[in-house]
Amino acid sequence: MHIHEDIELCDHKEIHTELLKHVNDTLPEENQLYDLAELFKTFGDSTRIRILFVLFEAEVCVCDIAEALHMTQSAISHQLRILKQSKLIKSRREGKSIFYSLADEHVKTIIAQGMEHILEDR
Amino acid sequence: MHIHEDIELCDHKEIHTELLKHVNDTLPEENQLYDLAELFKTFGDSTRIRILFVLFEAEVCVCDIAEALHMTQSAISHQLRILKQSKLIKSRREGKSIFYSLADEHVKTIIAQGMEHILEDR
DNA sequence: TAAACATATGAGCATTTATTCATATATTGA
DNA sequence: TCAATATATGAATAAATGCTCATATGTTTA
Repeated sequence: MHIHEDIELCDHKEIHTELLKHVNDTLPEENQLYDLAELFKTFGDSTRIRILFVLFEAEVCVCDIAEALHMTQSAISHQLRILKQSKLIKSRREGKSIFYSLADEHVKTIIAQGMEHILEDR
Repeated sequence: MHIHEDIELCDHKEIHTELLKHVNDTLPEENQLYDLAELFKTFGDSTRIRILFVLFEAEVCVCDIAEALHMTQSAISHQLRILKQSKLIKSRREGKSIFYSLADEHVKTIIAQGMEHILEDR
């Protein structure tokens, strides 16, 4: 986190005062902006993206994800924790295993939109 | 970037072989997953989110963004570079100023979905 | 052409982050 | 209750990231 200090301005102050006021009015609250950035941060790692793609197919346990992605149980477990904190996935215990699945439909929508964007040119 | 090594498996191998095969077939290519994560990484910073919200309102120059967000021109410029690399924004020179605007509608859709998600509970 | 202005960029630094390793917790079955 | 299995977690480390500062590039105007 960084602290924003007051800063030099550019020349056309009078001209854009209106706009700046408007921006100030429409900008979401600080903690909403923060939460939004945190949410996208969660999508911003290819391991977590891969985990989500696995969960698109089925509800699976940790060791299956680890196997599917050729990664250690520990690494996957750490990432599942982050995905769960962002409420992108949920879990359910069944005996010794814990099964993970997608929390809601936003996950798919967001990833689908992202996919569209990166595929747009080419 | 990290290298994924082969890993211990869990017990029910035979049971989930089918699933693992399916996941393997449906997982996007490595570089698509990478690009997707990179895209979301771009959204995953509150300064860049703020910049995008400013651009939702109007096409503006660098110094206006800096002023609106109370940050230095340099900090904003560095972030604009990242947003542009991800093709979320585009720029246009007009005299000494460079005006930035949103590149396409995906930006709004993605942020709107993210907003819905974080506002879902509470 | 020189000075002023707007923006971009490279180096440096502090912070965050993803993985590994070791180990803790929880559940089942003998 | 003890061993085996599945998962979670804390500490450590290497890599990535966002900002600042100094300065470079590009444009306009005197």
